[in-house]
This record gives sequence, structure tokens and C-alpha cells, in this order.
Amino acid sequence: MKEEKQDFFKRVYQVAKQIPEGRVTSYGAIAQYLGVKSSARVVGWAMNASHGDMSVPAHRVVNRVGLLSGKHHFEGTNLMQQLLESEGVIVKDNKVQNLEQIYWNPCEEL
DNA sequence: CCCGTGACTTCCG
DNA sequence: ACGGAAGCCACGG
Repeated sequence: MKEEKQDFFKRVYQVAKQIPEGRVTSYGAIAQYLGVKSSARVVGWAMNASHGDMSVPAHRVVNRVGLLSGKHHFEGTNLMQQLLESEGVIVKDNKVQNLEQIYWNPCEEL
């Protein structure tokens, strides 16, 4: 596929890279910021493609309830959780705690 | 061009 | 309140 076609992916990467450390956001939030609020899954899929781009902090992107849905896509176990905890994010049982406090809304922050 | 897939989200029972 | 089902959009084959 052509790079121009990946504009959507690039958008997702750009937003993800702008997520401050110790903060997390949801796929739907990114999708909404990009203008397609009904494409949260596509955002997740874009993250899947982000595997080739380590600079994309995919571990900071969780689902709406703060659940590390993408953890299964990482190295497998608790790498994602460790990365988040290492940034100051409290994670328990694959779930982000005090989500409302660390939630980063691109629509408002950007 | 049609179909399948996916790290989500929301509604209905 | 909880669980299952449908909807959604983009990409690859």
C-alpha cells in the first residue's frame, strides 16, 4: 500500500506520540480527534501496524475503561503493564487505576 | 469489487 | 448490573 494511503495511521501515530508520560487515552478518543468517532477499531488496528514503529507509545493507549486490551499484542505477558507502571501509571490486573486522573483527552489537550 | 479481520464502542435483553 | 450482539471504518487478499 502507498504511504499516502496511510495518512490515517500517521495521524494516529502523531497523536499517540503526543501522549504525555504517565497519561493514557482511549482508541475512541483518538478516533474522535481524527474526526472519525466511529472508528475506534481502526485506531486499534493502526496501533497494530505501529509494531514497526517503536516510537509509538502504544502501551499508553487503552480501551475506554482503561483495560489493557492490547497487552495480548505485546510481547505477551506484562510488558505493557510494566511500561505504564514505569511511567507512573498505576496498573492492576491489566487495568489502569485512577483512569479519570491520568486520562488524556486529545480533543481538549490538543 | 466483495469478503474477512481487528489492540473498540454502544445498545439491547 | 451483567453478558451478548451489532455497528462501525479502514486495510489486505
